[in-house]
Amino acid sequence: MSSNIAESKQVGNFCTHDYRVNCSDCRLNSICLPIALEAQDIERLDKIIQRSKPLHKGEHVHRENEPFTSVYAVRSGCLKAYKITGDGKEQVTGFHFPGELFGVDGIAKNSHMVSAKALETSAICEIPFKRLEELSTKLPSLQRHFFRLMSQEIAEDQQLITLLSKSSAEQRVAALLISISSRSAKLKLSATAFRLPMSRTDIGNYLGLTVETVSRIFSRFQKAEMLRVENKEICILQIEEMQQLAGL
Amino acid sequence: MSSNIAESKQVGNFCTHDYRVNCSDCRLNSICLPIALEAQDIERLDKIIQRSKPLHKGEHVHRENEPFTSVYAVRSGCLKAYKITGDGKEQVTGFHFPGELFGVDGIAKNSHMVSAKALETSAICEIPFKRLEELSTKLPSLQRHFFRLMSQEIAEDQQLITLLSKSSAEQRVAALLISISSRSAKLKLSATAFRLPMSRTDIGNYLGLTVETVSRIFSRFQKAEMLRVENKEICILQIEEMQQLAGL
DNA sequence: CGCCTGGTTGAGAATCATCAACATCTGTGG
DNA sequence: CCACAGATGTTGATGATTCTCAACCAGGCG
Repeated sequence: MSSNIAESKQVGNFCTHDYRVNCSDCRLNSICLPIALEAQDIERLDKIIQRSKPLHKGEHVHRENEPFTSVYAVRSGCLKAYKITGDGKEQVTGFHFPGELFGVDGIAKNSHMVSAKALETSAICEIPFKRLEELSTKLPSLQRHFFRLMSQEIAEDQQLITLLSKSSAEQRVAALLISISSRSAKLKLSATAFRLPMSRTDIGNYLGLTVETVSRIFSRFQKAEMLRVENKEICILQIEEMQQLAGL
Repeated sequence: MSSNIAESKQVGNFCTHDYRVNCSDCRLNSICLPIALEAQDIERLDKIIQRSKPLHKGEHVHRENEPFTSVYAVRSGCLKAYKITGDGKEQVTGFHFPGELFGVDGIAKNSHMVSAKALETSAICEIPFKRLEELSTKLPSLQRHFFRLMSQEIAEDQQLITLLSKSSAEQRVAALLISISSRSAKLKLSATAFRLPMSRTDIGNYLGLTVETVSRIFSRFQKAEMLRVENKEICILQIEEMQQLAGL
């Protein structure tokens, strides 16, 4: 049992689940919504944000088809977004890590297109959309940043589309690992050692693969000495090769 | 040779390519950006929109990595969005029909993530983003509508993700046909008879399939009497079955 | 007319899914 | 603290779908 795996921090546990911290003090404010806001404007944003007790694993922030009222930011933990397809199967559409915004898919139809569920104990900031809209008309830099965040989600989705459309199973798994690695790095955590908060089933579902294939590919990577896998603990041993495989 | 195919109108040729028509007079104004704006506000929007001569087949509106300055609306014709992947292959990320907005992917990084190219002669409205942003702070309903449009693009991308992740080749092709059918209907054209403006290669690329597979599936649908294919002219003979196959 | 691009069809190969058995991990209650 | 049950993950054998390679056909344009 390698200690550098056992001791690796979780991406999701970057900061405490304390829900009373406000935006100004939040360690995530440089990568979250307040980015590009002046101190006084952060306070105005802070005033409309609602925080509540951390969610337990399995609890929902919102469900598919529920009326849309707010967008959300992850303070700690990890969530998965998913929807139920016409034939009753689950489709995982994304994972949300600390500092990331989610729920914006609901704006178009005023109801959520996906459900969002905590994969582990998670703290969430809720931002009532009406008030965010109002504030956006007053703070152009907030409007601009919000446009940016939505545009970024579009760009990421298109990245995933390319992945699903063109890549082999190995490339897909590599791409997910690299994605989580870079999000871990963005949180000032290790880019090579982290914990996967989601199940193999969720990974396979997200990547359009079966659990078995995901498992086999983890084994293959391990045999190739590119990866060290210990249940949910991951250590990327050859990050350049992994990035290459993921397609830069 | 069925005449109802030969006579079917093109989705892309809904309105003329005349580029002097302004928003108030545009036949698309009820489905395009001006939706939800008052007459006087439409004029303000109209003033910032730039129109130019129609693009010929193969010409670009913008290219990947070019600086982002504007978003665009399709007035007539059809475009494809695509990017070049790390290993030099093309990935088609979407098709744009009249009344649809595109180019919003560029907001996040201030440069376009994809190229947009005319698949046939197309007329485009260019909307300088800076001025759209300014106007949005003054017209809350425009801001809201623009949020909606971006959110809608996210929802559509996630639809495609599900398609690529879960569906068989037949289901994918059916889903694309149904998507084009409903866009055709939205333009007050036939939901069952239309022309495909894109090549089989583009279809395959978009759906994550090879040209050969797409071709075989068209043949299979034709043998099953669900479809009538005559080069690019399409007639959906059993639309309910096709919708079912596409996953509602 | 003939070239060239784009589309169709066929045969064989490869990747990934399916089915099945087994291993391990988690958490719950005794 | 242990034991057990259900969930989760791994591995192997087999098979289906889709890709690849290749030949051929049709249509558009010089």
